[in-house]
Amino acid sequence: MSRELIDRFNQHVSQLRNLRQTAQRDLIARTFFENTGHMSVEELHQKVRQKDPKIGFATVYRAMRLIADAGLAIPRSFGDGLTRYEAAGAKRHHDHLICKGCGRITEFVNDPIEELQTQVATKHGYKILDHKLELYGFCPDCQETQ
Amino acid sequence: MSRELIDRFNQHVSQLRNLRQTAQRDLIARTFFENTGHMSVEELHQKVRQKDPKIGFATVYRAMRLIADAGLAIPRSFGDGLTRYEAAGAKRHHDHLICKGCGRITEFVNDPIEELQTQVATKHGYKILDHKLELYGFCPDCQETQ
DNA sequence: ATACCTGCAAATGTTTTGCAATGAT
DNA sequence: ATCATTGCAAAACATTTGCAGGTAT
Repeated sequence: MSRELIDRFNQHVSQLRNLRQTAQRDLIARTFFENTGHMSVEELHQKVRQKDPKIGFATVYRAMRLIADAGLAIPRSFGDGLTRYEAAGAKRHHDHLICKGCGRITEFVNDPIEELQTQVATKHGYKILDHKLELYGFCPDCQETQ
Repeated sequence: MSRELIDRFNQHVSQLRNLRQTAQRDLIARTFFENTGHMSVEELHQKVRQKDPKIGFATVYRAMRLIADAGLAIPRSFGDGLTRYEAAGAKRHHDHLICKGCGRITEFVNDPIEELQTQVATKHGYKILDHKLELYGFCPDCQETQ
């Protein structure tokens, strides 16, 4: 599964004449897709550095923008000031439950909600490109300690 | 309507022994509640400066945090890097349609969606505190020019 | 040789904080 | 007098950009 996305990224890069496939980009993409999503750039940078300590964060930022431009990752910002990227493309659309206690992020899919969203947009004459639904609260584990 | 929120804010401030009501806070709260929501701190700062040019942005940031702590404003971040505040309290919960063309923000309320969200959270064992639903697309006006 | 990439450092943009001066109680 | 508040500047924070050196074509 992660292999497919890495291949798609490499394919995307090689199709553009002014882009090159490099060891750094490959490593970053590989690390990103091999880990389950919602990684901040800093987290990804640290993971990447375990394999190649010389890679700077600017390179990670640039690579993630490339991957996002290729449509293979989606930038998201949950409450904290960080941008987190989420793998896209293979997985279908989903929304998020975010725990305010431990920060755990759970994904869910709910078709009736999607359907109602489309209805709302149509009613207001909007043409929807994208949407974002986030539920904030306490997960089962954190409810005990609260 | 905005009067009620200003009063509630003043009441909140006066109840805490270590907080004082000041002309700056009053002006900032007044300006914020008198304008329709979704203002960034910088926008608010500019509006406030029209009435009192000496007010610095740190004061506006601090005042908005106070107002938010009082539960009378909610910080939101739509795609751009800015935090926007939205008046809360008097108005009931609502969600947002955001135009990617002109940036216009339309509010809407949809009870069935709220209901489904609660169901999803319950199914995952989460206790929901808050949620955020944003639909991004083109508003009627911007569809013509696209 | 050309042109893209990298890594570093510096710049950017937003938000926070330290501090001396001010103002209220 | 005390103590919160202000405004300014500096700091902190995530992210972007400029640039010299390196590397692939």
